[in-house]
Amino acid sequence: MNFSVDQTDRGTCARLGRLTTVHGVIETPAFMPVGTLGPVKGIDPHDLEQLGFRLMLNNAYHLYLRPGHKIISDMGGLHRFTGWPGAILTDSGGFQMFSLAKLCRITDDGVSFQSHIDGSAHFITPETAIEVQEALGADIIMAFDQCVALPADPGSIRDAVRRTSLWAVRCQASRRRSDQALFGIVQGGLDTDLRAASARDLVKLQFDGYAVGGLSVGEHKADMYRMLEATVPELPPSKPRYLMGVGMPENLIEGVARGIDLFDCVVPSRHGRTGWLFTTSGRVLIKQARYQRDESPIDPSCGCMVCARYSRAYLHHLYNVKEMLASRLNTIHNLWYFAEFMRRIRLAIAEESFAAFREAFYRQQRQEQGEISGVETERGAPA
RNA sequence: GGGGCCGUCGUUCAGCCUGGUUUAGGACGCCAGAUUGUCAAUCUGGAGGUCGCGGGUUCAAAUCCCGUCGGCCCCG
Repeated sequence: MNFSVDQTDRGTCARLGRLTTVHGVIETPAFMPVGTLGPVKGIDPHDLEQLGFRLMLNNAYHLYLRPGHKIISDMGGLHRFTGWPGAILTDSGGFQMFSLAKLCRITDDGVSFQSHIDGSAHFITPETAIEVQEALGADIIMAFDQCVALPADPGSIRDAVRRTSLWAVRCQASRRRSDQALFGIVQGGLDTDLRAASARDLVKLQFDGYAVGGLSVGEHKADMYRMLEATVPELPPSKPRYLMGVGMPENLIEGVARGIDLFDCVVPSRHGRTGWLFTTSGRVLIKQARYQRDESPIDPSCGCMVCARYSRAYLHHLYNVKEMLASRLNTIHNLWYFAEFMRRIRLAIAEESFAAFREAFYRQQRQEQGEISGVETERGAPA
């Protein structure tokens, strides 16, 4: 993997970059769709390519449990196994240990836990996390980190940072493959000093890229942004920066403004499956009865194949009868929205109009809120 | 003419036999909320019915009895 920064915004830390892998070139800032178990739920690799994505995320924890990394390795690795020709990043499983696994016990040596599927006992160390990810064969793999649930007391955050640094050393030391990039993960809760310290620890280890972890776990967005401001300046400008698990469009803009190059989030796919559709003029909850006879597309200004072909009325019907096509079409639309959103961010940076793009986004958002409160006023007003 | 079945939130059903643990419950629909390195095509909450109508029995009736209206079926 190779990364280059082509242009930097004047007013903010936003930057335009290029991530080159053997499975394609990714223009950054970029958004990665999440395919936990292989596919992005509801769609196939061909759809993903058509939508313009060149990099997606798979999850090592889930694939380790099912079907098992050895099977995937024997089947030629993730790319061949899943039929996805683009680049892949695997998450190490640190987050899943903390969010999913039962009876999780963490020591400096590693994590012992019970599978969320069958209760079977497992023990994962930084070394095995790397071994699993090398077997899976993604283009980019992630260090094994400890993610702490927030709010947390200072002691446990400090401990998680210490352990994450310790494990980062072991991850680097246990690598066998040189054709994969390895990213370190910054922790530190909502403590700016710990964030900076965590970042400095990792930078010494010269990772191929750096991720900001432990965020988007329920904290206020202002805290998230504050943590980015404390972290990013500590990271080398020449390496890609990845904000894990984020997020909503607003989070993407603010992340980019603070120097983030990569994002991943389940929001476009999961929300698609549950009927929340993103549009340039706010969200459309397609299950609402108001769309029963709505002949217009989800978003008249959208260029996706769903908006070109289907009405809100039809999508409302598909959703309500639980037709599986509903998930597919809604996911395709939402992913298009995110892909387009990132294209516009990149274009804005290239044209040195990122600040204007950001302002326009918030103006639009205020307008939506104004419309909503306007309706409420109308309803509440005496006749 | 004779006999039988059924009428319960928008829809569809349960409860009725053995009256009180029912402020009448479920499912679907409706409305709202949640969802950020995906156990999730998911989860949570809310509104909505004086149980066709009238009378009777009883301390107490969706529930038992009589009448009546509406729908359906069978036999002549």
